Amino acid sequence: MTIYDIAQEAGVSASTVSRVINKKKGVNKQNRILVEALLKKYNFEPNASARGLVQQSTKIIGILMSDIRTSHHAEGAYFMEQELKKYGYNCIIINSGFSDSAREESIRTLFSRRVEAIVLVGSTFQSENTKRAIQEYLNGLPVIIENGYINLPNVYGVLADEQNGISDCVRLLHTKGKRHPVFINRGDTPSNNLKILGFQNALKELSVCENPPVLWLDIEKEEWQSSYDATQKLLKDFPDMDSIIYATDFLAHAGIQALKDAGVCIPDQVAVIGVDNSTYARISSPGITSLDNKLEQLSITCADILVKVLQGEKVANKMMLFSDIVEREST
Amino acid sequence: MTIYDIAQEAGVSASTVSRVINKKKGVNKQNRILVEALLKKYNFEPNASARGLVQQSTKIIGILMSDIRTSHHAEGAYFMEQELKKYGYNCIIINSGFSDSAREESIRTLFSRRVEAIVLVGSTFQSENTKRAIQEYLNGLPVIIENGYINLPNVYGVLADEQNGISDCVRLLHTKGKRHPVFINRGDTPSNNLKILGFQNALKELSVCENPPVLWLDIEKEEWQSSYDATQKLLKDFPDMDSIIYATDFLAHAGIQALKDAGVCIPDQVAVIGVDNSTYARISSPGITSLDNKLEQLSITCADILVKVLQGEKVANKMMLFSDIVEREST
DNA sequence: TTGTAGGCGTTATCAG
DNA sequence: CTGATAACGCCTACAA
Repeated sequence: MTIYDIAQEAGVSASTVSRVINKKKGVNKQNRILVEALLKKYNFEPNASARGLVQQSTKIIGILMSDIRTSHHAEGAYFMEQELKKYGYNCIIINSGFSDSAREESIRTLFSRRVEAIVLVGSTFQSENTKRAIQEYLNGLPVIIENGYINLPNVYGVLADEQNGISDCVRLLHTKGKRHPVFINRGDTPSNNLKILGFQNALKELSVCENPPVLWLDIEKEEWQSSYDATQKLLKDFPDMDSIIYATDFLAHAGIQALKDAGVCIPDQVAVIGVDNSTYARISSPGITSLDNKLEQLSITCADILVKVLQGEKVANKMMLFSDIVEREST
Repeated sequence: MTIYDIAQEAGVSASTVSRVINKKKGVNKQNRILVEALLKKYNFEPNASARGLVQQSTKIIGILMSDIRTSHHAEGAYFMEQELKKYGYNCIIINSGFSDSAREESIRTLFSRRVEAIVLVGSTFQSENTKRAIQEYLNGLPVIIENGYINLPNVYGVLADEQNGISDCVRLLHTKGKRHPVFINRGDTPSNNLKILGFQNALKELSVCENPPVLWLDIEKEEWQSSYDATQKLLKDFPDMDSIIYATDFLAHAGIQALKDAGVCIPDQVAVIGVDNSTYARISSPGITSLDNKLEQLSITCADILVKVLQGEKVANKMMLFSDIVEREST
């Protein structure tokens, strides 16, 4: 079914049908009513590909992320999709994993779809390889990175200030008398590296410690269990320790369990802080004090920026949202 | 940049460029090499809309779900996307929520995109309204429902046998000497109703009880907390109770916490079973015995069926996967 | 107010 | 092996 079929049955030309569909004026009332009736009769929907071709605008946004099963990314995708839908955009979502080649291919795929912009979800896209791919394949197409930034004219970045956020966490622990915090990390990502920086800077600034201890979990091992094991090991290896900041709530959740199983009193003996302010922080017992990195706002801001850019407005390329601490029983 | 630009620079016609792009034979080696070089030089990607238009095939699949933030749905989307990508399909994902009108609109949107098939994720799409929308708007387009079924020639359904699965859970509890199970449910969905049926049937069959107690949580209230509260209330209202089956692991996770906080010994005093075999079951302490409803297989099967249908193969419209119980410490 | 004609970028058909 | 030419479905001048 095409506009020609409708036109024929209505006894008008295709242009008239097109005008009715697009609610343009300059159509006789009789004809308009007639055509509208047929449109409804057949539940006609114009072919978006054809329309995109002639209008040079697909109204599709590409969303690229490593893995949508990460609740973080799923939330990001959700808020973007909801926001963009309001403006008539639909989203093609691609899970690229972490390999550079897969990411490059995904970027090319999205370009071949002639998406009007691409959202990269996660700080791991803040990389030289991605930068190169954007330059080589995207030809100036708007790109926005959630929690990352690449210095190119067509790239926008919205970041959460996790570095200062983690520094605040250290200061919070300090006010509670904690002088021997440890940071447990998993994954060498720009975001995590900033967290570590915030951790170290705050401790130096407080003159608490010159070499703040950071523990890197083995990324090959199962996530929850490796955090659990590392936490228990830490209790033996570093008996002075009085607090732990985990790179994510999920890791902290495992840590809490390990501490409880070891008979450690939380937060009196060891305080715990996570990052993301996620469900895991909320449903843990005791509840986990968590650095809220403003995921929802981040996503919505990305979408809004995107819409503005697509509407031709001028927008700052780089933007930062302040994260804050949500205190629960673990501190 | 179009194939004409490439053609001009190569001194050949657009057809030749098209042939090279599509790796068709019948092109002089010299020309082929020349064109390939230019394609690479400009990182040319053919416009998928234009291609879709002439080939009458967009290579896009629509995925519709209520909310991708539900880990279930995110996983489903992930596996589908990964599987379909292998066959050159990309996915447009729409979060429709639960309202009929939003779902209807989403279905129309996907149709206007001329997706080649639609995946409906979740049993809530097994409804009269969805059926009507499919008939009215989709014009015979293949539809596949994950964990649901609608009796139409173009609709396929892959279901998890949660009903018998829950019956098995009841039997498992029975072998452990549990005679007074309660089912805690949240949400009046086809899937949940089958779980309840399985619960009741098994209890009648075991002649344990004529009116198996089912507790419905208030869907307006916050999910985790409402399950927590209901569980604690249950301990008072129904002191005989010796086991609880929750409609999902997430609810069970809250229940476990409530039981622990009430000083109840798990599983000796009260055994607990959840559904989904999700992360929540795994990270709970004690670990939650859970009915594995085969989400991953369900998703992959959906994708496979879809691919077969699109390739013109004949496939059974309705299919069921067997769920099984993953035992952990809570039973 | 209406219809005709041309074009969006690609592929397929058919002569040459 | 190659290149016109005509679609695909839609929109938009332009002409009537």
